[in-house]
Amino acid sequence: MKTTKTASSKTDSHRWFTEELSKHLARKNLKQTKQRQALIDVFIELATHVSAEELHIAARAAGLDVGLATVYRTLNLLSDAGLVEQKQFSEGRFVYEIVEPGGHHDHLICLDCGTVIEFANDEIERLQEKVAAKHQFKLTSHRLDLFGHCQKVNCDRRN
Amino acid sequence: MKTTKTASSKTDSHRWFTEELSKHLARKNLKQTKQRQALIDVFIELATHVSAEELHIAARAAGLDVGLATVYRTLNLLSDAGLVEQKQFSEGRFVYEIVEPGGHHDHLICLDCGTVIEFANDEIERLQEKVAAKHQFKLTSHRLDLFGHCQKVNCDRRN
DNA sequence: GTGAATGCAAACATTTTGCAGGGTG
DNA sequence: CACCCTGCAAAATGTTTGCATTCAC
Repeated sequence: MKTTKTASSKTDSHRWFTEELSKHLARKNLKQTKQRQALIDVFIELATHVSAEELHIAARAAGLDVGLATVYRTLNLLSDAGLVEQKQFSEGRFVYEIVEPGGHHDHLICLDCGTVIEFANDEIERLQEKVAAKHQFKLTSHRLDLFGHCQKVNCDRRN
Repeated sequence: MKTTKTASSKTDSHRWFTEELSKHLARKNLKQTKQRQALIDVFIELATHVSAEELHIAARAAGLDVGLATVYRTLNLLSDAGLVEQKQFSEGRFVYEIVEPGGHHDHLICLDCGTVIEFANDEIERLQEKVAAKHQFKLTSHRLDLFGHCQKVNCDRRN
């Protein structure tokens, strides 16, 4: 019975996240519900790139009785609030990722075992701006995913 | 009535594409059919990023009686053959793009009017390799999409 | 108490698949 | 003439929506 998700063990970023959400809800006259709070707790504990279904399963495993529709609605809410980002690494389904206060990063994805490594590279970002400028674009965001094969000994070459 | 799609007006790249496909079909013991050939002709004439449904509509407009399932099957075939690439610019549907003999390129996408500009930047590619190497990855491919706003006078800020 | 949130099931959109008939090599 | 390809409709997948009920403020 996971008991770590309730109160005292909240990290700073967990607390920050919860506060940001509260602000957003207040701003939009939306309501703080048990499901929303709990889903976020579970999400933050998973602490990775999570699909709606995975979050649903994890939530139910944690004893929360929540429907898949609510998971989607909550993820969309968090997306609107700018607290999570919708990504797509493999075809046909989205994964969601918590937006950390500080920074943006890109992804390095192993095609064999599915491992996702996050990285940031200022030099690449600078070059992107240069490209955009050359075409008279004002950049708002970008997506850079590198696909390849990791060299981990336990990388499973199936999947 | 589009009459340009039939014979003499084939470009070099059109011809190259058709030949590559023939090779692939022969290699795999697959068959050359009217639909496949015609779909490719239509695809190449569109000459842009095309969704399965758009290609289907264009094909029917060109007088070809083809089912949507065949369009998908053909696009997947071309994908396997390495002649087209499946991309995803907006959520929920794929677009397909012809792979030109020479080169890879990335995309600059206007969020207002949907314009897609292709670009290539060796320096960025080199940095990507460097990032991958640092994490002991062997890179096979990547995806770089820059999103922003173009400054065209006729860019429609709706959509 | 009013309006928003939930759970369920039905609706949706896109892509895939099973099957019987037709065409290619 | 074997086997691939096609068209159609049904299935599969992932996400959204309508509705009656429940719950937060």
